[in-house]
Amino acid sequence: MAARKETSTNNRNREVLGDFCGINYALNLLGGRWKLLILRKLESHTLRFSELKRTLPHITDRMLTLQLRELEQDGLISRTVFAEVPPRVEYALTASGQALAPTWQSLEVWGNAHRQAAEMTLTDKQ
Amino acid sequence: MAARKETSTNNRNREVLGDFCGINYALNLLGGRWKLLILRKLESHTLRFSELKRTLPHITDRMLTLQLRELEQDGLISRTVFAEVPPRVEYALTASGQALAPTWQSLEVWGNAHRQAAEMTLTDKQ
DNA sequence: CTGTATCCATAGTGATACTG
DNA sequence: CAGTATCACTATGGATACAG
Repeated sequence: MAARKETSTNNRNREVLGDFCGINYALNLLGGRWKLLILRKLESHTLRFSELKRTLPHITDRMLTLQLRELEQDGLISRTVFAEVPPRVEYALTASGQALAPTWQSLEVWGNAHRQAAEMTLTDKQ
Repeated sequence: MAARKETSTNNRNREVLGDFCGINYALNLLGGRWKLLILRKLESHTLRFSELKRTLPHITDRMLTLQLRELEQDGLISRTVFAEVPPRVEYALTASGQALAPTWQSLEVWGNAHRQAAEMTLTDKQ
C-alpha cells in the first residue's frame, strides 16, 4: 500500500487501524469531509463534475476533485471521460459503492433515533 | 449547541453537516481516532480506565480521556466513579451505544467484502 | 489509579488564482 | 467544462510532565 502519498485527504491510520477490522477499513475510505455527500448524490443518478458541484453548495473545485479521486482509487465510484469539446466527465457508483446503501440506511436510522433521544434528555434536564 | 468548545476532538462540521441526515450525525459522533476501538471494547464488558488503556496499546492518557469524555457527552457510554482509594472509574455502553452493534456488523461485512474485492482487482492487474 | 496541563506536529481542508 | 497549483489555517491527535 504505497500509493496515495501526498495531496491525499484522510490518510491517517490507514495502516495503523487497517488491520483491526472491516469497520476501520470502511471508515478510512469514507472519512473525507465530502465523501458521504458525494456517494449519496450518486446513489440516485450518474452525475457530471459540474452537477456534483451544484448539488454540494459549499464545496470547492479542489476538494471535489480530491475526494472524487480518492473515491475512485478506492473503487467506490467510476469516472468516465468523454472526448468532447467542451469536456464531459461522469461519475457513478461502482457495485461496491452501491453495496453501501443498506449500511447507510442502518446508520441513518440509528443516527436519527439517537438524535431524538439526545434531544429528549436535553429538554428533560432543563 | 454551544457546549464543547475547546479541548474537544472531532468538532468539525458538527453543525455544517448535522442537518444533512442521520448518517453524518452518527459519523460525527464516531469520527474520533479511538472512538470505535473504545466502543468495541466495551461491547463485551464494562471496563475501567486502566483496563481500556491496556487493551488499546498505543493510546495516551490524554487521548483516552478526551475520547471517553466525548463519548459520554454524546450519550454513547456511561461513566461511573466509585468513591474509593485508590480511585476506580468504570465505563460501559449506554443503550444507544449498544444499539450501534448491528450497524457495525453491517459495515464490517461490507468492509471485509470490499477489501477482498480491492485486493483481487489489484492482483488481477499484476 | 485516574486523570489534567502544556506544548507541538501535521493531516485535512479551504481560498484563490490559473489552465487545457 | 473540468480541473491544477499554491498558500494558509485549524482541529486533531501525540509527547511529556504533573496532580488529586
